[in-house]
Amino acid sequence: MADVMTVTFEVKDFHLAHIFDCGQCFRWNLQPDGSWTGIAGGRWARMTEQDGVLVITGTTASADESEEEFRSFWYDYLDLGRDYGKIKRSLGRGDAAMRRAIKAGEGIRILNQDLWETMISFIISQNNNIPRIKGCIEAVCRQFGETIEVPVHIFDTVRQDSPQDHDWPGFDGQPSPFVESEKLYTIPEPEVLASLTREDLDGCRLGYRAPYLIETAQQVLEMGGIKPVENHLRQAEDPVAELTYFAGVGPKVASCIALFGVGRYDAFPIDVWMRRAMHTVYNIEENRVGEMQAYAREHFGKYGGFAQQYLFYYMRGL
DNA sequence: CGGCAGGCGGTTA
DNA sequence: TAACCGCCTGCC
Repeated sequence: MADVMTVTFEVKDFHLAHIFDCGQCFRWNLQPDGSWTGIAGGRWARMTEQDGVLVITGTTASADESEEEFRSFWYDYLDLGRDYGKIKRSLGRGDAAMRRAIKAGEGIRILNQDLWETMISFIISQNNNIPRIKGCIEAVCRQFGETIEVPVHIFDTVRQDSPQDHDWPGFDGQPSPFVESEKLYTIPEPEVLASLTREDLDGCRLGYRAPYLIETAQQVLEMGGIKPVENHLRQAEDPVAELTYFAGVGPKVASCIALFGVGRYDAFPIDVWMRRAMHTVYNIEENRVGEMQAYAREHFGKYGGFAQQYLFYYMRGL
């Protein structure tokens, strides 16, 4: 069983709700006590932030993981080494609307997520809504992922802060795993998904996305696994174009994967929300996606992904 | 009931 | 290359 560790960070330009509720990730949930819980990199964690101090309590990825490795993982995942003040000043210069968007989502950070997780997450996300995306992903993990054994006492902090009969947020109608169980589930490896049939995934309610998931897993294996794919994408000139090779991955999903899973911060995913935002804010016709991409390239450049996050969060609040 | 939700793949003009 | 359609599912 994994160890439990607690680390703290001093943070600025950082707000957990903006980070976990801006559509970039699907496995983090707000708990009634105000903390956020979720899983990343095979580690379960609970986060709280107050007055610029972030506290993370979580399980280690393995029994022999050092505190330094544990700390380093979350530092990287939360992108704590980046100066977001600089990005905001750059994006906001000469753009009053962008400054309003930045104010709305001032604490956003772009998470450095696992490539494979972003691939299957955003394939599932197509033509879908966030609660159902979350439910689908949890169902896939529960059925086909690895189990993480979490010491039960880790849950007590949250329990004692809140009424027992509270309506805990769960996945897909299921009770929240951290009050019901000490078992949590990781994203299944490509090898596992590649061997499934569409029928195997019936219980996950993926609909027509199920075969996409299986075929993409098979394509990853054909390329030698996720590591070679990642190495290739990280040095690719146009990773978005390369990603559309995979089943169920079009321009929008590919942009999300490039941005959140490959660290391509110039990627500018355009979905229906972004089309509305670009119309409302920059008066570009909603069906002119190419024009929007060009605008983003010209005006946001290497910070396109950050601009997209601020605009998206801003638009959802309107 | 139709419409829609953070699209994609395939066909058509 | 742009426009259109069908698609699983769940919710309004």
